[in-house]
Amino acid sequence: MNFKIARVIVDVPSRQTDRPFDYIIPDEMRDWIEIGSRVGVPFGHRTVQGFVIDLRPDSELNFARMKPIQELLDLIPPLPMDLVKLAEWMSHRYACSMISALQAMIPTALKGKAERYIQLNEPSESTTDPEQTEEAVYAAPPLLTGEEERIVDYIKANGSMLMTTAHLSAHFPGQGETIKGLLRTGVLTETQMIKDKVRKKTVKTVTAAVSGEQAEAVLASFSAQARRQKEVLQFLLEVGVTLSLQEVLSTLHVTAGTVKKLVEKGFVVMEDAEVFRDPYQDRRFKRTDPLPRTPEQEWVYGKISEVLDNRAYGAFLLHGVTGSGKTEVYMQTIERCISLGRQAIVLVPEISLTPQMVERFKGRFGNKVAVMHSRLSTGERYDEWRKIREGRVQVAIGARSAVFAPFSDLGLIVMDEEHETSYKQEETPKYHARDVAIRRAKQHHAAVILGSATPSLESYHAARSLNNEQYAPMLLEMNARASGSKLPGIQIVDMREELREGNRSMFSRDLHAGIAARLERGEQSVLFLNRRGFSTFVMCRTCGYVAGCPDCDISLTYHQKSNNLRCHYCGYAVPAPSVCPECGSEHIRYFGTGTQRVESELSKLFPGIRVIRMDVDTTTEKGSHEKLLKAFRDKKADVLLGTQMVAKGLDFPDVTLVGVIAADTSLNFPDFRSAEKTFQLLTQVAGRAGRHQLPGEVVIQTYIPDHYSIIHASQHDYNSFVREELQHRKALHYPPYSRLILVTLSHEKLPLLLRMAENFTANLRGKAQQLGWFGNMDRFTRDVLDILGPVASPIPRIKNRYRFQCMVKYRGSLDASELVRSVAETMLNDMRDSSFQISIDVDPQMLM
DNA sequence: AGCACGCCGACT
DNA sequence: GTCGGCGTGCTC
Repeated sequence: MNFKIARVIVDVPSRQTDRPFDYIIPDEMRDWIEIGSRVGVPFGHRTVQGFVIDLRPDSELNFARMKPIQELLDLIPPLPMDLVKLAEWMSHRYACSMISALQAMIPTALKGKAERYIQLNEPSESTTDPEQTEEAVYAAPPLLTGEEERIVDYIKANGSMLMTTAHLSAHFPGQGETIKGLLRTGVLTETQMIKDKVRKKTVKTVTAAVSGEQAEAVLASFSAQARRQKEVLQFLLEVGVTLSLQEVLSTLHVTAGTVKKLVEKGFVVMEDAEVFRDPYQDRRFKRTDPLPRTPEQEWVYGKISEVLDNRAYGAFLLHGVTGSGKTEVYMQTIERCISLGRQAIVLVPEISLTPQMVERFKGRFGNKVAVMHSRLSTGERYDEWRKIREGRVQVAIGARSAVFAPFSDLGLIVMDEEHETSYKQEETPKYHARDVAIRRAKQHHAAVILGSATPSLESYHAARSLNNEQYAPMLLEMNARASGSKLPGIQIVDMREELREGNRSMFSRDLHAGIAARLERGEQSVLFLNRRGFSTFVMCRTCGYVAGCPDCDISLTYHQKSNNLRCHYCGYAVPAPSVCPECGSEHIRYFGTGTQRVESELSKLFPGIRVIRMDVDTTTEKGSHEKLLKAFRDKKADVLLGTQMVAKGLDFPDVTLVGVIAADTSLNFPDFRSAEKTFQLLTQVAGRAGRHQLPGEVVIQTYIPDHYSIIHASQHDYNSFVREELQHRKALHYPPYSRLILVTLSHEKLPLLLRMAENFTANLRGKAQQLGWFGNMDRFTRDVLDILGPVASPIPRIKNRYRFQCMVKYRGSLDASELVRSVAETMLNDMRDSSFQISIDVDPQMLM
């Protein structure tokens, strides 16, 4: 290889460092450094981690100004070339830094930080260097003080180990200055090395190191006292293979000391073996075989197989009603993909990555699967990731970030529940896994399956649009339930009517009767409410005071168990007041309904009822999610009450009633997608009832019973909903008829922010005008862009920072990301104030 | 992000 | 006269 220079993206999260830096590749690394390698490089006065994104024969830079790469951190580059290219695309598309895009692709275990190590500066080394000889000879040997000598002696005594500067300072408290002095005079030197967050896990192994002929003689040589040692050696000889030390100890009930003696005598060899942390090692998965395909499945399978067999790019939108057997289609196409020698990624929303789901895939594909869970430890994640990188598995199943699984020959990406908002990352890099999946599939000439019972309007419109673009997905429909069971009947209850009839409870008479009937019959109910906590806000009836967060402009939510008020945005909490903090009145009341309030209301109405509440407050502990679901499955409770998380993918045979306490909560959101989200949520929740022999019933309570999203959901009519919703979107030029970029500007000082926001928007308009992009969306042009705002954000203040936003709406092939990015950058560069922030969200899912 | 360089106030 | 405050600018 003729590459002398590596271009490196350094792990320094700043606008100014978001560009490649050139480094000299030392000769001994020539054969090892590749695009995608992770390296430690000197940067300023320290060592930082970085990624090689390009290799060059030379650099425009002066050779003298360049520094060499200090260390190569992995033998196999953690990023294959295609992911580096993907990161470049992401940083442009989502207006994020290269390093944040790269970082999103590798497990956190590989986010190394520099560690400082200290050692003695050996004079003998410098004398071997002819240039230095003279100096070394004439330099006076440094005179050390007592304290200095103690430090040097300590390092000498522990010469065998690498000593960190931190360790040394801790061992000599208060001697920081002394150590610095020794470094200045050159008695000690300091080096920096990148240290990973976790290490590869190892176990001690033991093997007999005695040949067959020697065996008898050696065994006979043991004294009676060394009885145990003899036993161990005999055992190892009999087994004849390498065993883990742990295994030997527990089988023979001996201690490590016994084995160690044998090692010292040279009869046994002890080694460290690398092992994978396996989060599922104690689990046995029942092997499942492919089911015969229904006619619909057969057709769908055929279409996808065609693309797989051709090794071509192809996207599919698989629209299948709940229970139509989408998962079986996924698994069989994956099977086919693997048989072609390629690999597959399965993306699922985090929340539905339940043990049930994992079990199905492990059952079908066994140890060919790696599972990427947010609940795994850093080490476990790293090991699952390594299995993929090292080609030990062919299937990766995981949430959003699994789209970056480093397979070498990717053939298929499946995205289940493709409409789910959790596929959009809300933090930088604010990517959408669906778009990344399509991009990756194009790179690899792979197939993509987007599956859902309620596809996003973006995907559906793309699949149906007549000006069929090259990359648009093909629509595949599955309308029949594989089991043949019927979809549950859905009843809409008008809560205004209930009120008129004198029912002031949060349960309508129908829902009340429904729950009572289930209790009597020993069946189960699921109650859904899209709001955690006890109540939505706290208000004083005398003076109108509403308890709000001091740092965020949002009302606080009362939590009964802890008896405090909490901010759901920043976590701020105060004890619940019994009198109004403002006027001292005792008429302070709790309004609105949260899951906690429903729970306490249920126990009042149905004494002895067993309720499992599932929301972020009850599922923070590791494994609590699974525990609660298992308890419900084992019929330890009559009612499962919860937020979003009870809506997804759960399947309980004895659930015959699903109640939606307030369908309006999601409808009242200030978001153009609120109708779509409500429809999807209701359809999904409804899908939890009557999936097996027992017929299901669904009760939806609402104050807006004639809203089209509620009516169409109650009739299981996706097509009618989409038709109506698309009309609204078209009239207002919302996605899928346009694309959006949400720019949020924030600062502690409101007047300053206001000025900057006006300024920013004006600059944006100006530049768009210059480019000839700016115009009215009503105009009949393909390429057009409009800018709305600035306006105060829906939550005008978070963590004591005021927020203003402006919205860029555009269609056609304009590079709007680049426009916004460049205007933002110019403005930030021209400004001294670093506390001014501009956040750019391309294709926002939440307009908060 | 760090970390050094550089120019103005309260201390030996 | 010096120690040190953190503003500004650079890192291959």
